[in-house]
Amino acid sequence: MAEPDAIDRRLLALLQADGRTPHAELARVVGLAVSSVNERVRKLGERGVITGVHASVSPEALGLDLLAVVFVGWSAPDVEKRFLDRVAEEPAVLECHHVTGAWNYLLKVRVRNTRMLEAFLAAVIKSVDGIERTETLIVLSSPKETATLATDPPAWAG
Amino acid sequence: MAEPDAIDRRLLALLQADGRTPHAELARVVGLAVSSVNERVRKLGERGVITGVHASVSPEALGLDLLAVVFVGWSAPDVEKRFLDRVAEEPAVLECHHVTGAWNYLLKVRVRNTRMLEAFLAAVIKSVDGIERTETLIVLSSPKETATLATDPPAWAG
DNA sequence: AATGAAACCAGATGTGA
DNA sequence: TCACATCTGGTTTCATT
Repeated sequence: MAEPDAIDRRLLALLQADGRTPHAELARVVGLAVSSVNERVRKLGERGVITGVHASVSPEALGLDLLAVVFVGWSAPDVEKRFLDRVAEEPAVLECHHVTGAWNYLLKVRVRNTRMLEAFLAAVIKSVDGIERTETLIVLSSPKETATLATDPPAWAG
Repeated sequence: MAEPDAIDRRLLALLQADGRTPHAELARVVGLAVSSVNERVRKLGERGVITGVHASVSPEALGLDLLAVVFVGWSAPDVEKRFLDRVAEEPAVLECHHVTGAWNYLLKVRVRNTRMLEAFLAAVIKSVDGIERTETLIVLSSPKETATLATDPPAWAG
């Protein structure tokens, strides 16, 4: 799969910023005809470069005021599958990353409050047999939280 | 700001899954007229419940194959502003969270490879005067990575 | 708040160049 | 890739309830 060219990258930047930008506007910015933009955007979708278009929702508007990072650890190798199956189906878990270091996995969890976080740890994490230890960090504030990827290499890149 | 009612929450779930779902389809699912759906969606945007619609891009398609979690720590209180100003403008930093525990901040960083991660730590993090220590975790895999919020409380919620 | 109809506008498609 | 025309279908508005 060839990497997107310069024009594709600009289209991706624009569509990451606003997924409903009209093709006419895209065409104006990148300096192509609307039909060309249409074909490029279609191909970016077909090739899986654009994986979807999603509405972003304010967590606070849904009462989800608490963000937490939960590290999870175990020793027995058979724990992993049960753990992953459980977190996959759990909407409160936004992210689950297998990480290097002292812990097995890192979870990003969004809930209403500390009471619900306590319930989450008891009902979801501790309910998985074999989990031996967890460590929970509370997020006090998030100065930056985006999924927008850099479409061009930074100045400091080798 | 009143929390969204049951119909709004279903609209939010649908639009989080696919931000371009036609209003006719939304209307069919929730059992309202298209014009009613249109007004609800418009108000959800006006009230800031829906903060935007964004295309999701595959990191691998852009060659961003390495995800890392970087903890950052310092002692002097004047470091924070410089640090936040620097990471705010840095596209490689997807998330920046103020966290409880032994560290000041947690960063989620996406780069091409370990060489670029090394450059990031040198050019971005260490370039901020006063930063005393960092710890970097490499993400080996991400079984789950979504921004889709739960629109209904889980069964285990108190 | 919800509705149906009408008006408007954007996306998709096909042609020839 | 483009310009153009066209078709289709979604979005938005409005008068009404």
